[in-house]
Parts: sequence; C-alpha cells; structure tokens
Amino acid sequence: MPELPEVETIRRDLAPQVQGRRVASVEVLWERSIAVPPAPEFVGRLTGRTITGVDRRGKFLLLRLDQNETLAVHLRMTGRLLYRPAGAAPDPHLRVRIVFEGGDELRFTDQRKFGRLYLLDPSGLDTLFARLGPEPLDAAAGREQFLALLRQRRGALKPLLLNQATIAGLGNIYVNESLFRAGLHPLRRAETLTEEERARLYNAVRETLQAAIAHGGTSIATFLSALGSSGRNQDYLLVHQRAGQPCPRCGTPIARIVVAGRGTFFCPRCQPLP
DNA sequence: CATTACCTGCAA
DNA sequence: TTGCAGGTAATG
Repeated sequence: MPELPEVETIRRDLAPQVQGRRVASVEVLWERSIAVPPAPEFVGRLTGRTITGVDRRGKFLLLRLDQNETLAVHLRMTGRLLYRPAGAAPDPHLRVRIVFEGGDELRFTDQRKFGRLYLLDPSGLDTLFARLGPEPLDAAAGREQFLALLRQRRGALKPLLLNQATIAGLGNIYVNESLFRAGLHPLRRAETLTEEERARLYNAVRETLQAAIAHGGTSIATFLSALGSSGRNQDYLLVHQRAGQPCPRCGTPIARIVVAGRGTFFCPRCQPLP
C-alpha cells in the first residue's frame, strides 16, 4: 500500500501518541509478519521498551526504543499501523498487537500479509538500509546522489525509479505521477537523458511527494493513517489510474501500458518517446 | 530487463 | 473465473 508520503503521514500522526510510551505486552497473531528476530524473541525484547521517537527512512517507519533498539515497519501493500485507545473495537486482519501501559494499543493489521516488522540493533539497521538510495526530501546531498546515480544507470526510467536503490520511497503511484510532471516517457532510457531532463525529473519527484504529503497521502484502496483517517491525494492524481481520461495539461486521453509488471499511466503527447 | 512468488479481496 | 491492486526478493 503505502509509499513515502503515506508512511510520512503515519509518522506525523503517530509520533505524538506513542512518544514516551512503555510497551506492557506484545501479541503476535501471524508469525511471518515478524521478519526478525524469531517471534518469541521479538516479543521478549520489545516488552518493557519505551518509545523515544518516530522516524522514517524511505518506506520504513522507525520506532526508536530505549536500549538502542529500533522497531522498523514496512507496510508493503496492505499493512496498516493503527493507534487505538484502550478497549477499542477489533480491527480486521490484525497480525501484531503492541499494548502500552495504560491499555492503549498500536495495531499492525495487514490483509495480504506482505508487511514485515524488524526489531534491530544499530548494525541490523545499517544492513537494512544498505541498499537504499537517497532520501528524496533531504537537501543538497540527496540531489547530487540522485543525479549521479541517474548518470551512471541504464535502462527504462520506470523500473529504475521503482528500484529503492535509485531513490528511496517511490512506488507505482508516485513514479507515474513524477514522470508526468517531468514530461518524460516511462520507457525513456536513462542513458539518453540530458542534464536538464535529469534535473527536471529530480524536481518533479520532490514536488509530487511534497504535494502528496500536504494532502495526507493517497487512499485509493486501503491506506489509512495511524488515527484511521483517509488521505486526500487521490483527488489530485494527474495520470495514475486515469486511463482514457483527458490529460490535465493537453486533453489527450491518458494511456495505460504495463512496465515492470505494473500498471503504467502517462500522456502520450506530454511524455513523448524521442 | 521480465517473471514468479508471497497473500487476499474485489471488480470486471 | 480472471485480472488487478500502492511492494520487493528471488529467479531466469
């Protein structure tokens, strides 16, 4: 489900609720939701920890804990992190329940069971992040790193941008939207880009993500923030899932093809293949 | 590169 | 019944 803007929305909603809270008990209802360590050890090490902060790296949400531990959560397609007050009604597809002192809960629910939780020490975190590219919303360093990677990589832009090693946090929605904003065809090959086009792509990625965060994320099918609210960015999508509808810039019908196995939406006129 | 596997639910 | 869905690791 969520890409960078959705994870960032969850982070912002969740942080004030869980900051400083101590974990009283943990219940794992679907063991494979725990990537590492094995579920019994996961429960033992997480119980008694206090949450000191909430961060994000790419699509990973990071709950910082005392004892130098971090609970990293990747929601994949349908995962949700829901903060629920004590005694709240059950949620469907509950996989992991984290109960705080006082009875409030953080619930990990996941219809398709692709999402994963990782309880890691600092070196484990380094390993997890080793293959992540730059943070698109970070300042100058991220820009240079991204432009450098684009200069050396070859092949179609769409699979390149879906690869988290190129830039961290993009998924299908925001790759489609970013390429439209940049006026670049999804099958355009990276090695044919001009420096001006590379810069345009970088700027388009940032504008697309920042707008989506400002709208609280995109709720097409299943995304909910930590407090259970939907995002509004689905009302602002320019091309994603809009096949046959007029391009917002020129009126040409939006096309749909499959690239990298994913539905790919673009304007044939605004995003020509040279 | 593309395809498959991991899973479930919904719409066509 | 088939195809599709916002992800990614493994495989060809």
